[in-house]
Amino acid sequence: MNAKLPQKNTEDLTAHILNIAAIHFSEKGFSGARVDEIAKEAGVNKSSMYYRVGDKKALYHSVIFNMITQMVDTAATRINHANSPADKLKAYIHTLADLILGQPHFAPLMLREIASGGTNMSTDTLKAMNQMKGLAKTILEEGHEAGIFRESNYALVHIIIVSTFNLIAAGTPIRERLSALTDTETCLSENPELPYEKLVNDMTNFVFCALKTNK
Amino acid sequence: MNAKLPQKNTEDLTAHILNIAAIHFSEKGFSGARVDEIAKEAGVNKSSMYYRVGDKKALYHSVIFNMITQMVDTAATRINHANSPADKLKAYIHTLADLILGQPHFAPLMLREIASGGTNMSTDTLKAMNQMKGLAKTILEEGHEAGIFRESNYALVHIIIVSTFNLIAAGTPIRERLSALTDTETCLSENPELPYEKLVNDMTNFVFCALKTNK
Amino acid sequence: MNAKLPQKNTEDLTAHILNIAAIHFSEKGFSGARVDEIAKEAGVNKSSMYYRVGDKKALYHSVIFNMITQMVDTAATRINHANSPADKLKAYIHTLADLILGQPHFAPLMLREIASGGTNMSTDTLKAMNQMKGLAKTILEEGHEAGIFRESNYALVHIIIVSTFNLIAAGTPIRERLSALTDTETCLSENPELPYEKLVNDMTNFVFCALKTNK
Amino acid sequence: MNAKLPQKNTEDLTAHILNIAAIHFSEKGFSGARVDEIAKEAGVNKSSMYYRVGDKKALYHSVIFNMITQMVDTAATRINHANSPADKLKAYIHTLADLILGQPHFAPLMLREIASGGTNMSTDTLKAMNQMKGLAKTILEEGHEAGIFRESNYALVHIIIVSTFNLIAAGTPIRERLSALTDTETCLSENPELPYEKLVNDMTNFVFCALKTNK
DNA sequence: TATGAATGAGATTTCATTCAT
DNA sequence: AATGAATGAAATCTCATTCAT
Repeated sequence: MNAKLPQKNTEDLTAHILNIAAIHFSEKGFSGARVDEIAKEAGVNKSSMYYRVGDKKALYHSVIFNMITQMVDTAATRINHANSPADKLKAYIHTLADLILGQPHFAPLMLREIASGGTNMSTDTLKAMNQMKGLAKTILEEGHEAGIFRESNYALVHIIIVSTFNLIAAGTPIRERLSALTDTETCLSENPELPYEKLVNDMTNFVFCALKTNK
Repeated sequence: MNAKLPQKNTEDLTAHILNIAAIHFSEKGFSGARVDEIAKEAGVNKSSMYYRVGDKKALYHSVIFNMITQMVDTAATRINHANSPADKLKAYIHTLADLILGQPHFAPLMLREIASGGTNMSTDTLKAMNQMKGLAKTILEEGHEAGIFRESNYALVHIIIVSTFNLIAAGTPIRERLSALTDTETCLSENPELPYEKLVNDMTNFVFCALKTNK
Repeated sequence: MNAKLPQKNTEDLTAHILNIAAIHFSEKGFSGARVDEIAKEAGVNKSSMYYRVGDKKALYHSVIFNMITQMVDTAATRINHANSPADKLKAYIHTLADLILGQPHFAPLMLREIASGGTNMSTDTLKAMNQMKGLAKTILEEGHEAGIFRESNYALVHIIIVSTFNLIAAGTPIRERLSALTDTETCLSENPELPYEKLVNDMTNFVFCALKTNK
Repeated sequence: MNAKLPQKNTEDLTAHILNIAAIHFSEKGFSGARVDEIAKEAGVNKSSMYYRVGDKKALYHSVIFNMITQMVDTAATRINHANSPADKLKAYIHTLADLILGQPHFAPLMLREIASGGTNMSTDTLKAMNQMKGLAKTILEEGHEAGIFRESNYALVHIIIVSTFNLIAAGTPIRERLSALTDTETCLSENPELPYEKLVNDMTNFVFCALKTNK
């Protein structure tokens, strides 16, 4: 029943542990997660886990740090491949959608961490998070200078995008419970076959409509 | 040193306990909150608390239920006082802003609850939550029929508004840490004197721009 | 097998726990003692022990504090009942002998605590300890003024008496092992029937000889 | 950052480890000391330490044994260089003072070991310890026969000297804390410049006064 | 010999809940 | 209704020792 554990080299095993830990912290929060269970499911002796990653707090820190830095790195890379401000904004939205909606335990982890005031984020992690906002600022300012976007509160736009994807991602189980309760569709896209693409398109469309200049 | 506790009637004391509990659950989550601490800070004997509100889960349920139903009730009332779809949408946005940004522990509680998949929400609570989305649907559909709003994914618009205000509200401590770290302003509004009004205006503006018809 | 535990009132039970704890700390030191074992032998649930006295450190602090203050109180009372400096010095020596030799776990506790630099002594405890030295000072100075004792380093005299009784008391098991090994007597008194009285007499005699004026 | 470790030959490295271990056992006792820390501070791999000196108990045994035998050897040698019983007693006292007061971790180790009933002393170590008492016996008996010393309980005299120096040595941190608390001098010698010499002189004087014959 | 990694057994502490009055 | 005391079950963490190379 244990997830297959790679024993080849040290880094792989540690990464494996962190992945399992991410799932547990995501599902139950820091206090709700159990060190015992994480170790068991990772197929690792509990003491070995302490040997490798330290105590519960250290485990959590590592999970959060990895998550944020991976996200920022991926986003920056993908945005840099786009040329026009419009394409960059699209890349920005699509990348966030991919990362947040594509990794099921990302959003809960993030929401919980924000809910506790970032208590467990190191300064480094915080700065990395802030780089995402920096990316949004650059894109919107360039677009404004090019006459494509109207002037806007870039921080607000950033939060709108990030928060929406996070709540959609984390909200899946709640929506499922709701749709089981009611006759009317409660889903975000009317076509259950293509929820993801339609959703991202709707979101992109919404943002572009809001930002386009009045000509 | 305890918050003054009203002992006159039973309801007041129970409400007092629930308020204290809300703060603790908001700050530390369900597993992180401590029954001992809640009782102590509420100035109530722990056993008495069990006698009144039941165990930890019951306490949490009550907190969540009260919060959601209060929100829905307030929102419905205020929206019904508006006449045109545009005014109703404004009322919708402003009410959510008031409720979410005005009650400091609302947003963390909500985010945590969503993060854990609504595990602790009763069906009643869920249905109440869903009524908020129903309000949005009605407003947007009426506006569309009246030719004021373009056709839109109402569930998405609802989530955009709710999630944004929640993340802004819960994100305050993180933004404060960030602004202590960096020179450049990281706040959502550039004028620190009027953060709230400007923010809600920007948000309202953003949504209306996104929804207005192309004429 | 458990020591009879008085359940009458709260203070008695706490005192009972502290007595058992004193034995364990005395025999095995702070790190060597086991909270489990103390609770078990005291016939008390481990959690109850935490409820009453706090964690291991708090337990230890209480033990040490009680021990020292009891000793100082008893000694002061008994010395005050004597009149002449000579009688007071005798009372001083006999009281210390009674307390240190009469309570088997006193000396090991004291020696370990001194060995670790008084790390676990509160300022109050330290001051209480110092009062014992103050008693010695007063006695020797009065005796010197009365022409009975020669001038002396009172702090040294104090340490000589205290340390000797402590090492004798704590050294019992070692002497027993030695006497089992060798033919020659290794005991402190040659008459095994009266070890205690002879010992205290010898000690008193030794000190008085050392202090008497050269006439 | 580690203490320089001599890797030239095996004996040096083992001695180095034992020195570090002595400090740790002295400061924290057997149970309080940590094998990990000893190895780390000695700059030696933990497994290597096991290979060289065995487990924690073996480590401790070696430390204690070395310490006792060194003390006895040194004392015996120095006493044998003196001629008259008076000089021998002086040599006895001065040697013990040198050894006990001169090696900061000697006294705590010894006190702890006595406190735990010599549990960790091998028979060899015990016998070595006992030789010290034998030296005292010889000196005092010779002096008595020569009419210089009055008849005395030699074992008591031995313990007085040994215990006093040990408590003075181990008590330094406590006296420092006390002197920081009080205005009045709490030191053993009134002149802080010469604490050691005055102390040993006072002690020697005290013992000689106590032992001298009444003529 | 030397070493990084691993681990079992056990230690301390926590905490929601219940008991007895 | 109210409360101080009690507690079982479990959670986190530690540490001497050994394994594998």
